[in-house]
Amino acid sequence: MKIATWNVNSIRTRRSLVCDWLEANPVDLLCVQETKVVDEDFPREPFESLGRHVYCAGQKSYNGVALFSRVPLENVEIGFGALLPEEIVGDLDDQKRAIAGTLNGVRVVDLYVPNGGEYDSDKYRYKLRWLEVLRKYIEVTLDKYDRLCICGDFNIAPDDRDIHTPPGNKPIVGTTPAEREALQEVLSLGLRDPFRKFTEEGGIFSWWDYRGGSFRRNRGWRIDHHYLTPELFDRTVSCTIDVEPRKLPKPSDHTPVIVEWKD
DNA sequence: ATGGCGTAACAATTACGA
Repeated sequence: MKIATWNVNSIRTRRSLVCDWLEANPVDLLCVQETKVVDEDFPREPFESLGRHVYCAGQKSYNGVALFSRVPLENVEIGFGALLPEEIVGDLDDQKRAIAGTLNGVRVVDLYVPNGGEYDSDKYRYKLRWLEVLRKYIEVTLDKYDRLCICGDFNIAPDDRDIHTPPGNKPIVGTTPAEREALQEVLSLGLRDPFRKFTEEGGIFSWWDYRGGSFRRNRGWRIDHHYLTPELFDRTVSCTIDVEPRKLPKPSDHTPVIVEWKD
């Protein structure tokens, strides 16, 4: 089983790039984020022509997540409200940041964690609240499913190896202790990072700013992750970042990350 | 301290990204 995650930064702009990648990299499931399109306008056809089943949850201009699967997914659910009561979810499902489905007995959750804006801003507090509700959502998910893979754009560098220049005294959103602890709270439910099963190296990234020649200089962040329950983690044979799409014309600022485990 | 670059909505400029 191969599952990829990729923040495409507009599925309409990146449609050919993503189709070409999917043809060359026939993963079982591709989870994308930042589709930036309402469901009625989602470009389903090019992906269906490649034999993919398309599931999407989008909104106008911002956010949006989608799944491209080789086999039909079971029990596709959108947002936290599918599992959590309204008094916990509040308005968090207004932004389309979570979609889940089951294939081959594995529950997969595709996430676009909020960016967080400036430190201590409303957006930063929204991110922390979202992560707190994510923990509850994953807790309930684990009650229902033994095998779980969550993946997506987490907008958090888990530790200082995962950012080109480690933060100094000034808080950098994506690296603050509160964000990292909130992520660890989710993972402490029983999830592990397969990327770190294969390398302890730093300086390996999945996102580079469009500005300032960041990609050329490898000034990036590793913010796109998979997290697996122990049995899947133990069966994992690789977790790789494919930098090639980032080199092509009109790229996304993120590049795909692929995990593979033995069936 | 600010902007760099790119996308969407909208029609020149603004919101957003991490």
